[in-house]
Amino acid sequence: MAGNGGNSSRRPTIYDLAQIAGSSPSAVSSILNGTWKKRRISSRTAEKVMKIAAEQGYAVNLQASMLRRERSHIIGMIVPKYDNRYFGAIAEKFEEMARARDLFPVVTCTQRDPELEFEAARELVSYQAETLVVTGATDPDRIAEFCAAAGVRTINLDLPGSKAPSVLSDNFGGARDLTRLIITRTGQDFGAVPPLWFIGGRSHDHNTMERLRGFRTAHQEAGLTLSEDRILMPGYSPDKAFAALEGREFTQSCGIFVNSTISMEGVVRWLTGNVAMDRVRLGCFDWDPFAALLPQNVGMAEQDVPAMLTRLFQIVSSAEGNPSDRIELPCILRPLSPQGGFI
Amino acid sequence: MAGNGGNSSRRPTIYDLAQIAGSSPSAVSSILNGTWKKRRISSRTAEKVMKIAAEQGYAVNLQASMLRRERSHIIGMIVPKYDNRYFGAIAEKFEEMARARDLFPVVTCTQRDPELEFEAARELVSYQAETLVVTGATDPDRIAEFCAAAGVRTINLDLPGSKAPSVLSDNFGGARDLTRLIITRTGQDFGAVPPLWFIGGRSHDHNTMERLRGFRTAHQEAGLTLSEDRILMPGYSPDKAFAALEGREFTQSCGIFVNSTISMEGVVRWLTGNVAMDRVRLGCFDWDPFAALLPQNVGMAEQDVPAMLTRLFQIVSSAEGNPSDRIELPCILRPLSPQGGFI
DNA sequence: CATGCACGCTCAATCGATTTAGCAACATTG
DNA sequence: CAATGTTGCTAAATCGATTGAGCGTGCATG
Repeated sequence: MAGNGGNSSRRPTIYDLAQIAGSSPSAVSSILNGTWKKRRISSRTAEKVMKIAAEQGYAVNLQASMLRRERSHIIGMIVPKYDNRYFGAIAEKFEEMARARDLFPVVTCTQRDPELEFEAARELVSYQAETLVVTGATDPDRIAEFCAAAGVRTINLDLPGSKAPSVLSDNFGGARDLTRLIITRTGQDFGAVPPLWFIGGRSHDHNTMERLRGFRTAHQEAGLTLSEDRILMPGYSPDKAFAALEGREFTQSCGIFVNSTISMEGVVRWLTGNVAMDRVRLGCFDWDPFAALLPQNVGMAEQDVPAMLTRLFQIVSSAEGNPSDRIELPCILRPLSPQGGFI
Repeated sequence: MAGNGGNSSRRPTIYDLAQIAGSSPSAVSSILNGTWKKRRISSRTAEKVMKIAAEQGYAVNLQASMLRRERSHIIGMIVPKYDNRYFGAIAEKFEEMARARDLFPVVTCTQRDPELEFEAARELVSYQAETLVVTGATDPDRIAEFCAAAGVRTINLDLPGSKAPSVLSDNFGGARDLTRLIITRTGQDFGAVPPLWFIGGRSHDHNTMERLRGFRTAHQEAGLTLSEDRILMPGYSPDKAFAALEGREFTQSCGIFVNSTISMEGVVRWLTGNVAMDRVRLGCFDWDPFAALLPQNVGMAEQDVPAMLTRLFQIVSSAEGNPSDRIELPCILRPLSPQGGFI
């Protein structure tokens, strides 16, 4: 196996390799970074050095390399949580697309904590990230301002900001379509359609507001008055959604608009064993393959992660992108069959 | 707002700050990295410099800092996928615990691709990661060998290797307990208990083998003969599980051991609308809150992520850890009620 | 008044890779 | 044979932060 041939235990540098090869550090450097042909190094030397590098288990010191090159190729992303399929898909697709573009993705999870979001952004800037993608941040503008001062581009994803271009879903349209579906299906299954419940999210959160707007619009279209006390926005966590519902009497059949799969967890925990269980129809913003199988679930609005990231990387590559740009991409509505299957 | 006061658009360095403050780069450096008291810099100077740094939007260049310090504080992790709650929880908890220890976590997702796993490891080594956590890798030993040659510690997580300490679940015990549960519940609900099905995973994968061993043991204990043609190990993806099941006749009531929530997706897709739907009981290795609500699901074996990571960071901190160490932590068996609720 | 020492700093080397400028040896051309 | 070009390399500066060594001033002590 590879190993440093009996000498020190430190990682070999180009100076070590140069000494072994009887050549110069600059030659070794160019051989190992692929510029050796341009620098007219003979292939005989190149092969010798590459063989020695492999033997010694050489790996370039990117700290030194980047310091000198003044180009890091790092693209950072902050993500709130990995506890749902949406952000998981975003992180995974982001890494894949970044790599395909010869960028080094560094994703970090900030637990929906504004301070941690900012600290993580600062860390990525110190890391010389060239671009920072700010996903679902509480205060994207604060980060954008800091990054702008440091000369780092930022792009907002999922939640918009005013100081950097934003790529997000058409939350209004998605919620409107989903609400229409819940209304239709509640009507089909129960005859009457009482105003729906809206559960999850935060009242000052842009996406929640947009979804609520879609929710209202669909009610208006259907000629339904919605009752404000059925709008519960206690935050996103399962516990908060559960707590918001607990103790409430669901005497009638009803429909529920669940704002995020995370809140959905709390809603279904509440539903479980509840007497009202089969008098409920619900729809959920965001997609989860298992949540799709719940018999009460009439549909889910899936955010189009590949489209969002394609658009995001267009901005990254084009080196333009105006702070006022707000790109909204349609959601994919997934109606579900009453048997818990897909339609 | 912060911004470079009209001068160049490049990020300010300690040299720029020193010039503005009328002091030296070394003073600025020590002021900004907190060693200034030790170096007897007056607080008057310190305050002045810190004010200027804030005004200029200064952020340290970690590339330069790390190069000089020869300490990166980076702890890397490679993770196969973010498409399930288990790896999501691992990544999230890992980042949280690393930060709490003043380490800089860099997590990267390798899509279950052996080449990408190795390339990502190489990249993290070049990044001067001090420790690399190799999660669920196809060939952890290859990575461990490479890292050992480069002087980087590795620790295997979830899947064991022989060249670095490993922290994983007691897959045998967890699968045995889960199988027992499926057998019991299948018996209760259907009277007879035909040999169970085992679906998902790869036959050469350590964890699949261990889980199969637990599956066999529980059969033996119960005096059941298991039929080898009911053991399907087509890989982990939903599509593969689905394809393995498609076209099979499930004429009898039966129980299914599903090896991972990812395979579970394929299994439930197959189940959906299948005539055999209510003659099936299943249990799943790994936890998912929505999968727990499927009425056919009698229980899930949740891997104890906090315990695994606590143990992992003990190894990280203790600076010891033998390549032959294999730490197996018990799973948490979560029996589920027939109504789809938790027991 | 010389000595010692605390204070508040600065100098310069250093980390490892990159890159511009340039040198020596040899070949080719007029 | 001189001028020119080509080949194959090396020297040295550089990126930005860190840090051991050291310098000058002021004050106190013997």
